[in-house]
Amino acid sequence: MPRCYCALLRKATRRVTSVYDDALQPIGLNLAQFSLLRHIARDEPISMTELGRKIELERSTVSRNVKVLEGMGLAATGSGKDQREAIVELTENGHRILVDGAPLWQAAQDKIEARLGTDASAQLEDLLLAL
Amino acid sequence: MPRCYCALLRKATRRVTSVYDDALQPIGLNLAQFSLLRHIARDEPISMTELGRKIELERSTVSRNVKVLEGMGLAATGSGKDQREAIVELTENGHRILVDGAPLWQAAQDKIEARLGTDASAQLEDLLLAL
DNA sequence: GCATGATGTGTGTATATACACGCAATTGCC
DNA sequence: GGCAATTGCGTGTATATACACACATCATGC
Repeated sequence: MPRCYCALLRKATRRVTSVYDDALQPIGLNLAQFSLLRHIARDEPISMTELGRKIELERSTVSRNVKVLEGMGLAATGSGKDQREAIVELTENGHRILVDGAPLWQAAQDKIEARLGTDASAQLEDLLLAL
Repeated sequence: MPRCYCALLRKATRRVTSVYDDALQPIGLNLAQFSLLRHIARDEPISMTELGRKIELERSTVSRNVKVLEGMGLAATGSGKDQREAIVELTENGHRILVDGAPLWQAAQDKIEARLGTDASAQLEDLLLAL
């Protein structure tokens, strides 16, 4: 029986996520939260739907994850001209924690790259983007 | 800013998981459940801790996921000689659904392999195992 | 035999994720 | 202008996942 790509991916994701989560512990965020924060920063202010489209996450998932950041005081939500839209942007603390977290994230990134080697890391990136 | 390996992995995992989940829909299981069922089948009867060790999942996560399978009538739990251990094995229906699901799983597997090509698929497998 | 430390479990809590529903606002068509 | 279809959202529900705790059982040293 050949290996299941999906099971392999899921296991690798668990492992790698824990490396990043550990690295980000000093700022009290996990990788998913840090990543979401970065995406918001890149396009703020942005609506939930648009954010979900960019990061390929279910809209309701985005809403809930944003709510966690909001509870931490890192993001703030409101509504735009279109009263249906819920838009989110970062607070000052949100921006600051991105700066503080950058070197922590980089350390995790380096750790993974060291684990695979430079060439293999680039290969992995290509393959994941092709999926 | 280089790409985050972890975010890439997580996104790819979401995408791929949904391919397998869709494929397995006829048997009413998702990939995580199907995969867990297969692992149990390979080593049954097996304790939660041992199962978690093999698939690199938190023990308590294994317990809860097994409970779902148990609720579906696909697995049964009990305790071994060591009264602390909770052991699990498949029911008849559990074994049957593995057979029914095999071609569905294979179809998803083929779809992913087609998406990447044979060589890249093998590469991906190697890289994921190296993580 | 018994106290102690080690081991195995389940539960509580929190986040990540998806899907189905129902509600509110906007847009389009006459 | 008004009604229907579209769009955007939050909530309910369910699973996957991890970590911290508390409890039960086993193994060991004496």
